[in-house]
Amino acid sequence: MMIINSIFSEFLKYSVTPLRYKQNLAEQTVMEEVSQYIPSLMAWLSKHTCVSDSSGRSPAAEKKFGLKGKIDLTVKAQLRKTKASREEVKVLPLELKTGKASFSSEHKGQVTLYSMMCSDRRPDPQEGILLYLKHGEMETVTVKPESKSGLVQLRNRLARDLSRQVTTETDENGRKTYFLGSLPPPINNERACSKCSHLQTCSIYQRSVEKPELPPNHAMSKLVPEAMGHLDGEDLAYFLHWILCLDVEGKESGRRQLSSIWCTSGQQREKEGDCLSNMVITASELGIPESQSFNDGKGCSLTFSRHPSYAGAALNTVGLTTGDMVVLSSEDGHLIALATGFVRNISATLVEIVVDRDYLHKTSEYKDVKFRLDRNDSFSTAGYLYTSLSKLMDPTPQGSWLRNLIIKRQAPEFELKVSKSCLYKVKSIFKPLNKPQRTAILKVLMAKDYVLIKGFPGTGKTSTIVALVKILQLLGLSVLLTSYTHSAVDNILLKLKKEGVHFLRLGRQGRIHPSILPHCAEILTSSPSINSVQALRKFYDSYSIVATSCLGVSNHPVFQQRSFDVCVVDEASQVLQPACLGPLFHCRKFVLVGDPKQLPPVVQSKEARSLGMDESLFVKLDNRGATYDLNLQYRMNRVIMELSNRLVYEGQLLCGDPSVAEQCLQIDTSLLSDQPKWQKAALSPKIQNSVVFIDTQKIAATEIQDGKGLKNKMEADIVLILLKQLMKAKVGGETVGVISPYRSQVQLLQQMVHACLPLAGVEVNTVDQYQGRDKSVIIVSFVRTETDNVGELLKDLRRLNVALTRARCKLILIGNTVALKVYDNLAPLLSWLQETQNVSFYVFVSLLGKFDQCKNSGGKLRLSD
DNA sequence: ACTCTGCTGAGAGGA
Repeated sequence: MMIINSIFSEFLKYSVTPLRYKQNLAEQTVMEEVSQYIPSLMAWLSKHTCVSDSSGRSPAAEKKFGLKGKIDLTVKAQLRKTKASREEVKVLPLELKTGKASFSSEHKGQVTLYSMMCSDRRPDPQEGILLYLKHGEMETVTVKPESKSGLVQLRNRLARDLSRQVTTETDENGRKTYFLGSLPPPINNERACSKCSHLQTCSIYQRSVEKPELPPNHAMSKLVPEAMGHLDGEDLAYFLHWILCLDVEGKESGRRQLSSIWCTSGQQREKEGDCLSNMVITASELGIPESQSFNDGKGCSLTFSRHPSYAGAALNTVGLTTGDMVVLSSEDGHLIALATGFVRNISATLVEIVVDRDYLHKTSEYKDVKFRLDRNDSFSTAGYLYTSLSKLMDPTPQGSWLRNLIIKRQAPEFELKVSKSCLYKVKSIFKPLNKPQRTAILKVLMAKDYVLIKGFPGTGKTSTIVALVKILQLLGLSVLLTSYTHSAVDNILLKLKKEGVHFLRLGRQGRIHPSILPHCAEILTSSPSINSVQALRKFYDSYSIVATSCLGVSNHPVFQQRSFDVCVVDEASQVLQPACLGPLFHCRKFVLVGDPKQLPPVVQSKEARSLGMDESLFVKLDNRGATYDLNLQYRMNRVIMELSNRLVYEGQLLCGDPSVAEQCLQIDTSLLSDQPKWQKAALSPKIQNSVVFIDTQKIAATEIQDGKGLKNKMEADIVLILLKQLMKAKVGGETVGVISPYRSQVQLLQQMVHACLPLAGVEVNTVDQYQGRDKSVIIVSFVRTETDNVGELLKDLRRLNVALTRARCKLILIGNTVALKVYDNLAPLLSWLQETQNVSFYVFVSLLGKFDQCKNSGGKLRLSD
């Protein structure tokens, strides 16, 4: 059965309903196409096989030659070379082809590679079988040593060329300039190249980077100008700029490769937090729903524990967490990349992963095998980003519309007014909105191209999007709702759900909020009533609102078939420009929502940042007459708001409501007896004391390098004293947040809070994680005390802005003013706080001389006045 | 000089 199943799964690639939908195939065509292969297949089976269930296991990757691929089928074959020679039995790779028998060198080469892969786990078969199912032709491909070395050499050459994509030149001042590297000269084959899907990109690259010297009459001399005739110099410059950014980021951030699995031991990789070593399988289970997005089978999960002989760290402290992608291999290096999957559950002693291969369910074969689970980061979104850039260059109306708006920065157009009947329809949704929110929505209705909605902190971005989506739906317009993160998408959807709006959510189930799962496409389409292309199309078309992540747009079949009236991108100022393009290919106008004064897209390498890679599409399109500010905020009281108005918003931020402006910390100070003065000041409920800075410059609160991170124990102690006081004075723990720019400090604080105030509900997190959220009370621990070796992190005004705009009533800042003055952004803030301390809200608390007292009390911190 | 979310992929064929 295994053999037959494997063979039929080959056909399944064509018969899976979503795929047919994606390729817009009629049901019958597919069935006819599939059924024509069945007779020759059955004939072949009866002639050559006695059906027995061999394991059917085929390697996914190979160690000796560094190959990776999936073999259709391995068969145990009895071979009789000549009449004289004895029968030989060996396991061979079998490659199925549904087309006409060509026995082309490509096909033979593929079998050669598979045979090489087999040789890593079994005796080298040195041959393989090609089976063409159209007429049932079969041929044994004999693998010659020279074709092996030929293929490996070819691969190595290509790998070398691709690894030199970026070249650098360093000038006398040590400044680096990056250049795109060139590839080997193009082949001269008009027939192949004219139909190649990469012709356009290849042409741009040849024209702008490689500039090969071609002989006269070379196919490319004609094809290149044809392929890029619709592009001008500006288009090319944009394209090349972003390709360079992506290349530099890839090079400098040092992407981890799969090869590290066979170059580094499991225990070594575990130290780096990227691997669980010495694992054994303890259980397996079939029928795992989460596997659906990548598995045609029933979905298999495997549970591992440590091998009894190995006393490693608790599994959930190593660094792998739920949802991480992993590769499964054996410790001895015999089974490389046996399967890939993701972590479903992880505890101190057990880890459960969902794998892409159902046959691993039969775990008896592996009972003596020690496994390792490596984080699978080798895959990156880069491929998708390159594709989006190339799509932007396409000679399509959509491509040229987007190029005009984005690259040429053509002014977006608007209708002059919104019709009366339209206004009447949306009246009730408009009612609870404030003026800037209404203006922004009206502009979206009038826009022909795009609108940017700049949502300052606490100004009701989500409510505005919710209202906008409802209005668009009411007007009969379809909406593609996206954001960079799944959590931001679900944030909006949770509100829409509450209002009874009908929508469809696409994306991996593991990433989707539990209460949104019932709206998830995979779950809804699994209903037995959706069993044909028509039913599936009807299902997808019945939703006017479709929501997913920006990158989730890339591969879903819906987007090959559908276009939307309006696309909304939330968090748009945090989305990499090429990633933001994805959803825009599928809409007639778009709305970007964000705030460029808050955090920019994550770019790992400083080099790529210096090229401008962190410029979001939001920033690129800002100031083109289509930006509308939401400036009425409902979060911070006037004192806290004033701080970020000084720092970044230049007075534009206004309180949306007088009660917001005057809100103060609700604290029962009568419960706090003989408090030192600095604590009294820090926790004062008076509005003029809403922002407090606790300066640690006079006490020994020094930053500590902790592996890759930074932490500051003394600052953490001060945070904890304040938290305890707050809890004592009946301030709800869930209304209090602690923020630090540094992960290590966050971890330290989390441990301490967990130990001392386990049930209080105080949330400790990084600045980055707190974006988009707020708490009544926020305590910020700045950590840094050194004045040299200043870090990148605090240099970013946007990160500081986020830290300062999370608090509603009380913002307590803890840091060393001498060290923090080194930062250009912080210096004016600090001096302003110091200057105005008498007139407004800066409370300067000196802890001079208190450190000795701490030491005397046996290491226990006891800060008194 | 430390901040972090995305994405399964490999191969299906047609001259």
